[in-house]
Amino acid sequence: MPTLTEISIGALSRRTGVAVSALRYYETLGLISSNRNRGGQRRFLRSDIRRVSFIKAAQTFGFTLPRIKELFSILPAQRTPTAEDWRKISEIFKNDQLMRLCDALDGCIGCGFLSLRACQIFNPDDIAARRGTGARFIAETP
Amino acid sequence: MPTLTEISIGALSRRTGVAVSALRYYETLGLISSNRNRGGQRRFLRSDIRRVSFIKAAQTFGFTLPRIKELFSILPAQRTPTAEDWRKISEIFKNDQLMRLCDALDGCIGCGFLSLRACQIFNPDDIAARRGTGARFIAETP
DNA sequence: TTAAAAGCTCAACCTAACTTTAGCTCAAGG
DNA sequence: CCTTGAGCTAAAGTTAGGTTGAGCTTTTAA
Repeated sequence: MPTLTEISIGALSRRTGVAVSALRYYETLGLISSNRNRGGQRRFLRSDIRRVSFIKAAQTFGFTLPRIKELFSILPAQRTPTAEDWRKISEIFKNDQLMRLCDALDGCIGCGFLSLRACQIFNPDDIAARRGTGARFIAETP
Repeated sequence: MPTLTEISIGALSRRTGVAVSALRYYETLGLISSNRNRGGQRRFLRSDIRRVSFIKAAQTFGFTLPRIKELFSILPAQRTPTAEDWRKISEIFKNDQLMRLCDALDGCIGCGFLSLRACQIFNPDDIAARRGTGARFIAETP
């Protein structure tokens, strides 16, 4: 029986909802990696479930796979990432997202399809006033 | 001298920052349309500048061209769209965006890269409490 | 022990959203 | 008039992010 921390590609697929073919593709891009058992089959770590989930989530926000790979480069190479590791990477992720939103809104000025009030999000003077007052998502940044 | 409201494809490209080839491609998809002058060259209306700007902006939020075409179908066919026309289409656009965000957050549960506090955005009970209290973007919806 | 399910590689194919190329025509300035 | 830049069409090429298929091996469960 193999170590409990190793899972097959099919198991990783079931746990993440990502197709086996896509997982193999991610491996060729270097987004995930595996060891091989004596029969040549891939064996992943359980921590790869979270890693793949992160990839999926980041994609729904429009990040490219190469960019996601860059984000991963700040994760520790040889040990399982901690909550703190994921927090750091999320911080970068949110900043990127904010930049993208900012660019989009720039493009919108004069186009009239979004209220310019949204730009108050980027008014630093407003930030102190909003501290701790309720739910925020993309607007929330240091 | 042609009517002042007609512009060439090159002018539309300069005014929007969208490549000439992309504009022709949009036309084949039915996202924009033009008349031809006696020499067979495209002549666009000035209102197409706003239309193309909308396409660009919507794309940065991850909308596909067919979906953008659908959004456009509620614009009037024969007259230049009014501010009210654009407001209606923006409303649909924002609702779509909210749905996408919601799906993304669903996918994130247990993945640990975004705080679950963000989900309060979708807690209807919270909405009254936040009315008129400051800047919101995606969180802002009826 | 044996059949089916799962895995393997490599190459080809797919869609969206464009760009590029080839071979011409049209329009504007000197 | 003539040149040069802008425009035209149709078809092929490009990139990202995969999927599919062929042909073969390994694992697993009865």
